[in-house]
Amino acid sequence: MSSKEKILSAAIVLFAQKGYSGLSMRQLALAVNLSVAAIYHHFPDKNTLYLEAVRFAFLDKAQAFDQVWKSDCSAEEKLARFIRSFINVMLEDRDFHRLMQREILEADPERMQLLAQGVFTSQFCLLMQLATELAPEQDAHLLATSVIGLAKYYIEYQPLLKYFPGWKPEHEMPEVIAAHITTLLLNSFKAKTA
Amino acid sequence: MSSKEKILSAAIVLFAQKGYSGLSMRQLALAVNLSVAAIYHHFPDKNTLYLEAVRFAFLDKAQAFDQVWKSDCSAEEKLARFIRSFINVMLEDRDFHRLMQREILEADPERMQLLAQGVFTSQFCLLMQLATELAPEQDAHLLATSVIGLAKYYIEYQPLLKYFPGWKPEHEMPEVIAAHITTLLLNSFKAKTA
DNA sequence: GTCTATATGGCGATAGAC
DNA sequence: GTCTATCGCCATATAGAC
Repeated sequence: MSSKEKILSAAIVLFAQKGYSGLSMRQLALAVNLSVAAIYHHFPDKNTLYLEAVRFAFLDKAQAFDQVWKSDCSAEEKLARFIRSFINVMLEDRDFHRLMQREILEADPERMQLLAQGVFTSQFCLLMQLATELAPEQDAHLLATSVIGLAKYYIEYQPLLKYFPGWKPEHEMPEVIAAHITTLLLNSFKAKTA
Repeated sequence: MSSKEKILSAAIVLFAQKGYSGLSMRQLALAVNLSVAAIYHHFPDKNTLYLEAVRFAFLDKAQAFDQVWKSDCSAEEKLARFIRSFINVMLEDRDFHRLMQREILEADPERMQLLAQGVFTSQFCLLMQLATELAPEQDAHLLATSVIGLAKYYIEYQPLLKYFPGWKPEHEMPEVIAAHITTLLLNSFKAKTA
């Protein structure tokens, strides 16, 4: 693993934890056992380093869903599998999830466009296609957004949800969350097409 | 309006925009036309100022929903009204919404507990009660979470969603979002109880 | 309560040796 | 490619006059 890759990997974790202005080049240098000057040999400035780290983190996240779309099963089953995969990916890689949250919070238009078009568009299209199959008379964009929104909220708000009344440990289990969301959506489609 | 209140109000907006470490005391002082030393007369340090600002922002947000719960109408209608109110509050007060996102991202256990118990618990309980009425055989906590998750995602991810294919301007209209979510949920309940 | 002035230290970034 | 040393600036926070 090259120094540049080591720096990027550490930067992803630390930027995710502390945010852009919360992480100093000195802290990053300490984490990768290099001097600050060595980092500046690989990256022209802190902002460029941050952008490269984000790009690096988002690059091959889409691949995790390929097997879902390629599988030969019913639309209902595909939805169930997509939701399971989505929750698993987000729960397994918390650093990625936090970095994404930070990017959304920043909401820089140029970076949003890059993120959408470069990384997630193909996944979103496939999900819209699936939504159209399951509920043809509804707005596919709204529906695809709902699927992701349902799944994401459980992950994003886990730290808060556990302090609400009625919380149970199983509410943090991926299978339980996925099953609940899938049932909710499929029930809704059933009623609509009936 | 006292100086202290002026500082807190400005701090909410600026912390929401730039984050804790992204906002300097100098910038805040400039924004409220005071010296840095004057701010330190009212607050012992930056961290305390931040915590007080967050508390100040969250204080009376719950009141916006009182009329929803007090209204004398069907459970279905109550759900529709809650979703409308929720989306409206979040869209109207973007600073509040961003500050909340930042707090969740931070995910400090102690502050999560304070946030949950001190501010949102009563709302969450009322929503769980409503969920139980609408779908008695389902987990109320999971269902209440789903309602908020659906609504929140549309707001939080608006900056990203507009760059996905299939997006239409109406997807940013509160009534359209609320109608879509309400229909989705009520359809799901219908199927379940059938 | 508010100011000016200042202490102290960490910040991003660079120079130049090896 | 990595280091030590350093520049200039801005950060949080404080002292003391008004």
